[in-house]
Amino acid sequence: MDKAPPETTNTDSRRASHGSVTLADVAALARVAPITVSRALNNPDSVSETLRSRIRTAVDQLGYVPNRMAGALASAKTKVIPVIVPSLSNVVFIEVIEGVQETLTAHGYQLLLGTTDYNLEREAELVSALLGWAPPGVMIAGLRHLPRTNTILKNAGLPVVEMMEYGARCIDMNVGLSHFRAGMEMAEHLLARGYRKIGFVGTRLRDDYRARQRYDGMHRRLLESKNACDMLFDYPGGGSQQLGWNALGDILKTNPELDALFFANDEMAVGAILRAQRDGIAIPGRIAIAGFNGLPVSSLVTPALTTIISPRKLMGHTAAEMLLARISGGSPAARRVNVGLELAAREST
Amino acid sequence: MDKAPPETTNTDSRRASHGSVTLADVAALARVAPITVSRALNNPDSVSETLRSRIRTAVDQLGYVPNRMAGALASAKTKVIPVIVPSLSNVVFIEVIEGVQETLTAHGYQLLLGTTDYNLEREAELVSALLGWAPPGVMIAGLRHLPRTNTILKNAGLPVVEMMEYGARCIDMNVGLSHFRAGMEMAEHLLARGYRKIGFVGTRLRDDYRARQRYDGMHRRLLESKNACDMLFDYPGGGSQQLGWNALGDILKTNPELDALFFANDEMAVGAILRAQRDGIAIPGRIAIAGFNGLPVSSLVTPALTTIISPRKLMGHTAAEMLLARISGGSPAARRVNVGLELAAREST
DNA sequence: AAGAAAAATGGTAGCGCTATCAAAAATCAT
DNA sequence: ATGATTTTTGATAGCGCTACCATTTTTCTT
Repeated sequence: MDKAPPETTNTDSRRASHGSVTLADVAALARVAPITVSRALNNPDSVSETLRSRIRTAVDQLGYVPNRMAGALASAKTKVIPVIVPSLSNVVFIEVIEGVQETLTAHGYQLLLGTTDYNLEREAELVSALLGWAPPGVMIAGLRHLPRTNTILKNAGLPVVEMMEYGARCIDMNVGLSHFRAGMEMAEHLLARGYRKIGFVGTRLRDDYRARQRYDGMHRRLLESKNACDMLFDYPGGGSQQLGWNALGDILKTNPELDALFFANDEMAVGAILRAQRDGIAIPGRIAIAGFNGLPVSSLVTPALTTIISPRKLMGHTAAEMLLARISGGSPAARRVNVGLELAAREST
Repeated sequence: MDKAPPETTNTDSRRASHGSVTLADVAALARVAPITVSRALNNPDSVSETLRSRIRTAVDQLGYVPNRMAGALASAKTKVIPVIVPSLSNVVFIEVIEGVQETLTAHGYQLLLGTTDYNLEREAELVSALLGWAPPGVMIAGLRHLPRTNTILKNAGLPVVEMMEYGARCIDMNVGLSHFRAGMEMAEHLLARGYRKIGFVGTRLRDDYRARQRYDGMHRRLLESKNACDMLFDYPGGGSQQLGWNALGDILKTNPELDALFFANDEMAVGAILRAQRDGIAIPGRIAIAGFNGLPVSSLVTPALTTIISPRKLMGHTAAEMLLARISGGSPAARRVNVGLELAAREST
């Protein structure tokens, strides 16, 4: 005989508890202690076959779904990992998230998504709010945050991976590539092909400082070369194909002396190429065009776009793996990973 | 003098509790009862200005971050909403998610992301797992699920919005458009422009049944017209530009009699157009091309792509608003919303 | 076969927060 | 002023689960 505690479980009408089946109900039906059900679910090997199957039956029969909140509260462990990115409009973040998601899912983790819209204040709030879920780790885009954000994350004492860019100083772990270097390499390439007056076209460069770093890299390299110069174009709004399309027209009109344009991303660069096609502007004859990211479309346009290929999905996978390694107590192969980049020299330059 | 309960809070070393500051700590510092801190945080108006500011000071001083899990468990309320989509590789889902995210964030909700990879089994598991977070509602792509999934969701007694497609039977609420109708309209358009032998090009059509519905719609319309016929091409893999690029070449070779191709999405259609451009295939002279979705790029390629514009972000916004309306106890303006579609007849047909 | 070691099960006590009701303080009416 | 009403604050008791330790049962030694 099991002495059912009188006023327990759902008998109490004070709280709605959305009428759900609890672990105690399963336990009662299977005639075992609640803790045994808990074990059967979380650590099946520690329960005898007999009880395990009796419990499984009860679970199925009642349609029991464990309350993660209660479990997490009691064990101080969650399997939900916040992933914070600036925006979803940029394919690049999507692909990184995809990589992260694939790896996390494979290990039974869930992804809690936050977007900052490139706003560091909002980022800080988001980090703080998401820490309220007592996650086992945090994944966040970028190395630049408010001091407050850094403090919060450091104090939380959690594994943290900063993604997208590779740099010397990180909160905990870092996976990315050097955008400065990407800019230098592109400059190198353009110089080698004989271009001397190069425009860099970006959007919201104050917020999108990684694009700005690419410009800085290009600028630095061009400085080393005599008779080369650059020009910076910073448009408002998102870096869309439409924007590249418009920018090409404007820039050719206002700055006809330029012989090459390095766009902050492939979307814009492709937009420019499509515009050139439509208007019969010769590329690279009249002006050369280069992009960044290595989106699939870059090799399909005519002329094929010269770009820098970034291993975005790999970045997501690597970042997630590093985080999981740390969560499970081990230490990742490396605390900082430079995933590198590859310049694809094609027809547009 | 407040009588600090002897062995409470963090003094107990049995559990790690990741050394975090709790509400009780804040209460002690502010010399009020814990419940008052809770109120000051969740319902500031119900606490006097004096205590409120004293509590705020204590919160800041300690860097207190409320444990959402504990709060959710106690109140049986969360502000996290699962959003389940087939994949992140498809821009369409991204834009819907973006819309959802914007609306949810504005109302203080968080987005818990799940992807099914078009696998209904996985979808069922995901739904079940995510319900463990006791969410106030669920957002899910599509109207077709396993019976099991439907049962679980109905029994959960939560507001549920099914997105992407519009149809007669939904679990609870539905926002989308009629894909069958989209197919009919495109067929109508192609017939009007004189095309008679039309190929439909899709990928994984068994899984992507919405694309299949577009084909069905087209097929139905073509049946009504004598001397018109269609042909279905179903490729494996994702519906990328590369795939459209390849498909155009193959199909022109194997089925030279076709005079128009309706691609399952703009990505593929754009890929085909880019291929045609590269190879000097006349569009629509040799073959007409149409797409679906109305991605921005569709109007930038040459020739501009005829497509059907779907209001993706609007869908996300609407869906989220309907859900929130239901969560806050009200009822949405409508239980089912057809967001409609718009055929953009352009140069490629 | 008797005792020791290992495995399986259970009892108890929280995890950190909030719903409920009760008490205290402030405001109002007459 | 005095009682009635409203507002503010607090004590208590869980939400559903798991950590910890204790107990029982099984398996292993020699």
